[in-house]
Amino acid sequence: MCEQCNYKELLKSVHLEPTEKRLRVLEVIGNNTFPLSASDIHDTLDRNQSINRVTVYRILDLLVDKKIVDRISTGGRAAYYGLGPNEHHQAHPHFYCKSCGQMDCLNPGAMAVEMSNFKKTFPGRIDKLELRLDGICKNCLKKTIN
Amino acid sequence: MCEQCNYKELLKSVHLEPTEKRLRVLEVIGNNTFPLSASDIHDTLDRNQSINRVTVYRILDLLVDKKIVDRISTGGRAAYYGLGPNEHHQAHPHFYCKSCGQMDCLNPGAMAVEMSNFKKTFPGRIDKLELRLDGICKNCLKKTIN
DNA sequence: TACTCAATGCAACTGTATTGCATTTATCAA
DNA sequence: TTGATAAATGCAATACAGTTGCATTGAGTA
Repeated sequence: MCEQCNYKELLKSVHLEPTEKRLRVLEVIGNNTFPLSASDIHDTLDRNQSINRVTVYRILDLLVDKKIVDRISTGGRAAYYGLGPNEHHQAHPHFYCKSCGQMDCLNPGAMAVEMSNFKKTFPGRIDKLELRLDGICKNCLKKTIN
Repeated sequence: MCEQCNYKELLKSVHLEPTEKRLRVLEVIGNNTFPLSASDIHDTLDRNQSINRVTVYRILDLLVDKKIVDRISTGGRAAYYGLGPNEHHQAHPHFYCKSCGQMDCLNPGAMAVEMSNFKKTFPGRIDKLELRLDGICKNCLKKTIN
């Protein structure tokens, strides 16, 4: 997703020690072109070298908190995780296939969201905009799994 | 939220028998100006007349499936439920306050989402667009709960 | 060395939702 | 009206995603 990103620097930039496990979690997320679930991430890491489930959740919370990583809702219970917007890539909408459970990133220009004017008059504080399209991806459509 | 809606007719229009419990669930949802969580709905109903938690979930699934009711994600685990778009009101974005957990409906015109052109070229099938703003509502800002 | 603190692991727990199966209620033909 | 059938509902158990409390480890340092 972001080959230009130096994960070590990324962690340092938000005042997080670039510990081995944090780096490994961030690498798994960053080396994918689409967001992953927490258990995807845990499974990937655990296959190579043991890491606790709770540690994965704690690191994810930390990274989301520091806005290095974005938590994307599926509309269901599990959240997906992808690299957050940074100098190398913009915020973008997501497509979630209800059939195969794949979460995909869409082109940031795929849809225009008029926010700036709205933000000015909104009485509360807006921290995040989450935009997700739900449907059936082209592979699942082919298989007519519906 | 939709005083003009006749819930009995709404159920019939999607070929669902307007049973007493379905009507009661739909009334609780429809009589609110903002989406409610499943347990909010269950609590409200249970206060008056006993209804099982599982029944509430099953009715909600049914109503969401038939597109009478919209399931709105909080970004967390619990979903919120509001009347779906119909002849009396349009689809609209939501604002979720991370501090007090209140989910609010925003004006449909509050933000423009350019979908029509995008839909034409998208290789999969788009069923739903979910747009949610996360932040702190003006009441919580006042209390500086942050 | 002894102390401190952050990172991690493990077990138990929580909240939200789902499943399986039994029971009740509604519908309808005989 | 009765009996058969199907739909709706309830209850207990379970699943899943995530969280909490507390013990352990390991690095830095007084």
